[in-house]
Amino acid sequence: MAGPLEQPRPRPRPADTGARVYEMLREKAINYELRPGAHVNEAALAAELNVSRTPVRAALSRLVSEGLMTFVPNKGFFRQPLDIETIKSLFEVRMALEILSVRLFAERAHADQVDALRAVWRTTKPASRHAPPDTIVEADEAFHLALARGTRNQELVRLLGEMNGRIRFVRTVAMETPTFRDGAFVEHDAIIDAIAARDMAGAEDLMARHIRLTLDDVTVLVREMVVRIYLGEGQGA
Amino acid sequence: MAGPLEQPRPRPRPADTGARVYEMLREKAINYELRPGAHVNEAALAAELNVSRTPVRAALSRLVSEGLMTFVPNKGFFRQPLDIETIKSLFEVRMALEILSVRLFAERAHADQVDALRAVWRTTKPASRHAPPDTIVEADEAFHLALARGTRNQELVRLLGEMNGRIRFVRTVAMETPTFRDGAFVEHDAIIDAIAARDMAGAEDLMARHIRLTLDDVTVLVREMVVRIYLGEGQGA
DNA sequence: GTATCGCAAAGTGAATGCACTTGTGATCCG
DNA sequence: CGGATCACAAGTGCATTCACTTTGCGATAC
Repeated sequence: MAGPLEQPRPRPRPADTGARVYEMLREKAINYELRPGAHVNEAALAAELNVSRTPVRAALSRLVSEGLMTFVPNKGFFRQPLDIETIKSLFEVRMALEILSVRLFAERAHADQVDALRAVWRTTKPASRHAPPDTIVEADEAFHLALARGTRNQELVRLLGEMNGRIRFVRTVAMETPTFRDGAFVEHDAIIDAIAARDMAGAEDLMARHIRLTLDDVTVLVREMVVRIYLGEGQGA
Repeated sequence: MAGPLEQPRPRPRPADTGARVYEMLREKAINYELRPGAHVNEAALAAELNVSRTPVRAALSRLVSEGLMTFVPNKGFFRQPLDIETIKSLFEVRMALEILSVRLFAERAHADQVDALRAVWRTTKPASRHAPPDTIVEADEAFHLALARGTRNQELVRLLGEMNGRIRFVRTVAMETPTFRDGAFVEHDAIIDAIAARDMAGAEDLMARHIRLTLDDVTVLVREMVVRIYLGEGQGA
């Protein structure tokens, strides 16, 4: 008989759906699992994540505000296209903010906070210079965020956090080449030393060079990114 | 017969609901019609705007990403509290970005673009120094945004645009006092002149002073804001 | 053979419905 | 009389539903 064999099923208590969906989509966007310029199908994503379109739309909206996605009325959401000028713009803005970051940190942090910063870098930096790029980027981001947190300027932390997501791929590609990798290892220490010496101008200058290094190579790096994105993730060419 | 006197009513074609709701809520947030720290009732807002909760939630989410609202799971949305440290943080970040803005503009803009900038300021600036503060703030924002657009750095435009919303009230209050009002009239011209002369350092310095003027008085200005917000908008005390 | 119209499928936009969570006040017990 | 417990109301969280828009394709007319 066609009785209610399937009970109404009280729903297995997702508990957090919204946040989880956001995290997953953010990951997909950051590592370009959603390809630049590509239209995202809300229903398909919802099915894949086993939720309805509602939280998916909410998450995508947030990602639009963070610059990871774009939105066109009656068309839907698209992964933000990969554009060299945009990446350059991001690095220019980031450079200004990171310079502000070192200056405020050097002005405001107590000696023990400088030690704490040094500790962050010492403990998160990979043991070997041959560690996988992901690990190095993670440590790199952690250092810059710790610095920002030390300024006690929440907006700075927030904006730099957002930018990290948008340029993570660039940094990852950069960290594959020895120049950048070795540079990061040395430069962070130099910046910390300048801060400890309360050498504001020196610290700012070091930070500017540190970031300009990547900015100057954005064109090359983005080209390499395109290859990675469209040739599959882990494959060596 | 109890015929369908009330037809299903095919719904009068709102056409744009989403964008409209977002604009209205942004206004309400910016001018503190939604009071700092206050919880917003989604259903009540939806009823007031004659829409369902869905677009209201979407708009509120966007405003969270822009820093105008906060969100607490299972509690809902709140207007971002009015906090002096936060406003100071915003001004610090904004100063760094505006300085970047003048430098890039001075580096990149052609002579006719400098003329265009001067034209923007000349045409939007109020005829009288006794114009209502709203008008002056509008012209002020237009000048700074025109400057940012001239850098051809879209991220800069985007971030400064967001910040304008979050600090508009501070500027409005500031523009009530002659010091700030007269300052803005003079300083913009000075900045344009420095840019025209390709005097990067001078332009940056002028911009820094221009913004520091407000930053230095944030504490007083925010106290005055609180009075305005809780004492009703247009009422003179 | 080509252009245009129209229809149907796909997909977005918003409304509604319902479950769950949180806060609050009344009741009951100590 | 004070404090813990429970029941109810208010409000959020997400799923579902339906309307509308866009788009691709095929038929028809020229």
